[in-house]
Amino acid sequence: MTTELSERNRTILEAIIEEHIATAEPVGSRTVARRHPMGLSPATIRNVMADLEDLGYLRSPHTSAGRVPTEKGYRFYVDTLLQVRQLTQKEQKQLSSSYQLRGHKVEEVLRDVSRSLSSISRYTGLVMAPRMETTVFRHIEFLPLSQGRILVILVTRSGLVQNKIIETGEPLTPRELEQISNYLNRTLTGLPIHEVKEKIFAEMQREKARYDQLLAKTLTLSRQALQGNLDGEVFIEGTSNILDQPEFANVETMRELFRAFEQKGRLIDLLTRSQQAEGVQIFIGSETGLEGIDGCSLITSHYSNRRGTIGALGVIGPSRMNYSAVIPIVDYTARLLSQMLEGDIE
Amino acid sequence: MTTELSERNRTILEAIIEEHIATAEPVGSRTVARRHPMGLSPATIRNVMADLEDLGYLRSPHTSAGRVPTEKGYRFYVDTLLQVRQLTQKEQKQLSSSYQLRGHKVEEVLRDVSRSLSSISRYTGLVMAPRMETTVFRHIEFLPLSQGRILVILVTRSGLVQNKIIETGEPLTPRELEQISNYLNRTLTGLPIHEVKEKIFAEMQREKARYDQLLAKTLTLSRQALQGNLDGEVFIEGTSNILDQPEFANVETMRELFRAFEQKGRLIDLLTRSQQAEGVQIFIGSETGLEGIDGCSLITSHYSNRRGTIGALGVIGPSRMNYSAVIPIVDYTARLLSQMLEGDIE
DNA sequence: CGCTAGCACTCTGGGGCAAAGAGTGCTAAA
DNA sequence: TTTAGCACTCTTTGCCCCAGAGTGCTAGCG
Repeated sequence: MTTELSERNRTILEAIIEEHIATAEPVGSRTVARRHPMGLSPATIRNVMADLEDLGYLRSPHTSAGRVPTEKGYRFYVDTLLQVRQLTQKEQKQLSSSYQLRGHKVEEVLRDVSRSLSSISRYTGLVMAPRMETTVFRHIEFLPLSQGRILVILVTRSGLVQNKIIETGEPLTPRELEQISNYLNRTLTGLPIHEVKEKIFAEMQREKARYDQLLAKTLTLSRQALQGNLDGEVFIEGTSNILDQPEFANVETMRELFRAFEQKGRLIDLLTRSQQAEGVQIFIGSETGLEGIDGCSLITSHYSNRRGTIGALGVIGPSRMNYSAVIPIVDYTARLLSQMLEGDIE
Repeated sequence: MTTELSERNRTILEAIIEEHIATAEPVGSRTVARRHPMGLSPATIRNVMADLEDLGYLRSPHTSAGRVPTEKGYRFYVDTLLQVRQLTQKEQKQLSSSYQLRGHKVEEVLRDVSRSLSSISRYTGLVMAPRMETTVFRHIEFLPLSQGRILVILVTRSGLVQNKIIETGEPLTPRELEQISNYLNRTLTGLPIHEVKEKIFAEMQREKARYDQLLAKTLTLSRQALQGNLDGEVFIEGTSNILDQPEFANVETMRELFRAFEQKGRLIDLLTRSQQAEGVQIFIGSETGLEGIDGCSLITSHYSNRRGTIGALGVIGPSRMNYSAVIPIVDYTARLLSQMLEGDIE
């Protein structure tokens, strides 16, 4: 792979990509020769550019328009050419001072993080809330409403509070509800939610449940409380930032993009996938697997508490984004959020 | 006011506005004469149009481009010309079947309502969650986290669950926390939140609080739990719908609009204001008081529970929107939501 | 006296066209 | 192997012109 491109060709490719990142315009041989003087004439650079185009790193929008990086070009740039800049102390401070857990709910903090990712990167910020499945049972509470409806409140160790309204066939007395929640809080606290689910399911199979009225009620109730969509939520902030990018100057592209943002499900999938891997991940163009966001890239990282990865965050921008600036921002923000959730909530 | 326009002139104004609503184009005298035959020649209609322009109901984008309604024009149309269509049984059914309280949390329902407002109207849906201040205390719960931090969960009668993380100077034992929440639940249940606040404040002034250690702790804790932003939240859905409207074909307008959507605070103000009045309200163009959404109108209504108004919802679209279709949608949706919250949760 | 037909006038939008600019690929020479 | 030169291509821009749409005004009609 490294043999595919000579040292010189790599330098030129890098120059072209960086020039394009800076200007958003197709870059021509003359410009490269002038801005990145390496003792080569435009003609030589043209030859190299032709080679790079044949190899699939560049393409020309039309005959006389200079070259633009392809996805493969960006991928190569990111993998082997890019030098990630470190954040200065000052920038770190600026980032860390934006967030505060105290006096807020976790969702608000996550939204703030997303907002700050967007405003610092000048692209669009993305934060996926911890998925219930991955966190640990902390507390459950049942509040009776009218007409046999019950409000369930489920709290996880990461400080997330979920609630939903469920319906029981037969009305339960406040006293029963209290007994039930006491029982559940006693036996379930500290278990990961997925184990909680298993446990309840297993319990329902056991013979005892058939004869113990209250136990039976408890189990149906908690099953209802846990089933269904306790999914992660995505906080997308700063969507309008991305509209300043020249590639979204035409209305059609813009519309596509916003439609894509409205389908949060796909984003959740992607972010969940990105959680698997360590550290910062970069998805370029079609690698995101998202429709309608051609020409966009996504930089993600995951955040975690003591027990492991619980969520993911990132920045979405044009493929022509300033990777070397955004990568450390995403990286540092993820660490910061991990730290905050780890120290304070568990 | 009614004397300002003759019967005929009103008919013509109505024709022009309806034509413009349908086509999004400036409308000329010939078109009016053809599409709304009333035995008048284009020339006559031209005279009338010139009058209407002088009076400020119409304006021409340029000399040879037909007329377009002004804000005053729309206002007059909405106030005196508009015939609001009733929803058919079928449409009502379609609307009411979209929502379901069971198995969801209130926030999700509100988001669904917003989404459905947008998808049925084909504009953008807006729902403001009940403001804490306006609802009634139902339950409070304190869960200790590490390092003297406490997660407070506050439930209101309307089924809203709020939570935040607060910090106590001195650590409190779980036992104390339990006592505290028991006390609060006993004494506060059924009081409107604003009365709760007053009550706590009054209590703090009383002499007793100085000597009763636990009471003092209780009061500081609950004050912290209640203070600050328990504001309404706005759910904006279907923003991309509005992009299909031809008036947003140029990128600059679009960008403005999205920036406006991101400043939810202004929208909250407006929706809160609209809560004061009865029934459906219409804000045309600058009447919204929002910047950056020139050429947009807002149709709102409020929803309530047994005790009174608790929130507002609406649709935002171009001033050229189909008022007669959207008004009943907003109206019916508000009733529906009121009904849902009233019957089921209180 | 109100309505209308006719007409001159105005403004926009689109098509066509040419020139300018940018950039390429190729060839031949250093 | 590099480079200078050159012919070629394609887009962009400006310009002009014309068609189309619509207006305002005037004069005549019922």
